[in-house]
Amino acid sequence: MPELPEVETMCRGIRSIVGRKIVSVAKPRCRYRPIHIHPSLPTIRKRLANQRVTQISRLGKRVLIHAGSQALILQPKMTGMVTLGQAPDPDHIRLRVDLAGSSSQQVLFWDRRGLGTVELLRESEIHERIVAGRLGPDALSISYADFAARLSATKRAIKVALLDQKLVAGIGNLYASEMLHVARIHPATVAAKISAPKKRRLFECMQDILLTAIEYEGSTLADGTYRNALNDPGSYQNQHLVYDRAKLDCPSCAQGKIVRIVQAQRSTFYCPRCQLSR
DNA sequence: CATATGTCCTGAGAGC
DNA sequence: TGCTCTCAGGACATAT
Repeated sequence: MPELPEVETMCRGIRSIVGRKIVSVAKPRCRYRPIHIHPSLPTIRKRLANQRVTQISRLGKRVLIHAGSQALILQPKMTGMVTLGQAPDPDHIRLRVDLAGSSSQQVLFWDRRGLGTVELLRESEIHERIVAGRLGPDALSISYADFAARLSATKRAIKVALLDQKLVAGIGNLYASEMLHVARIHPATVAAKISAPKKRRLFECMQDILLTAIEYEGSTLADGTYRNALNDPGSYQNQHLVYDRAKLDCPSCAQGKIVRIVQAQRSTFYCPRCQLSR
């Protein structure tokens, strides 16, 4: 499940296309239900043809390919990934961006489950259509004061709050469990009731874990879905302390067993011994 | 307004 | 072995 570290890795992996000219955009025919693409592919093709890629950026868990005062916005959601011509299989390639040049290259949007989306927006539309009312500050650039204030303003369980992209953008189910474990906060703690020192600890763990996960090029889970731009797996999964480790010994205290609970229909993993209820 | 729930999708793995 | 069923969860639409 691509979260901030995985999406950041995708961005870094395709950043070498900056300066290249887009020749065409195509949707390979496949037997699966088409993913959501807006506007229509012919329109996207028309608007991007012969435009030069000026920048690659990340907005929360989206990859943005900027070209000609527009951005092609790829949202991987559950099983999507953005690569340089590589894919686990040819069957789930949902979009192909062909680039000009001596070493012609392609950016592929591969998505097994097809929950991902593709959108082409003018730069002036991005804020209104993507950010406003939906995306909070990025988890890697939010200030501690803002982070603390936002946690204080919600009565939800901290684990559920961390998944809310308008509270802070970029955290998903996996890293939420990991950062709460390292910060030694019980996932069911009401966000507003977390003490200031613990909030500070969580803030630091959030940055630390996300940055470290980026260094490891993200987490590739058992289904092997997420890969970097060259189709190689990440390696942060080897650093997971609690995620998907139910019933195993806690690596932090070596005494408790990791427990799986469900919060807001999502799995949460934690160590009851390390992460005491308040 | 804040928060909760249903929905989309495919394939891995469980269970029989 | 082969079938059916459940589950995984990001983010939006809709409901409370």
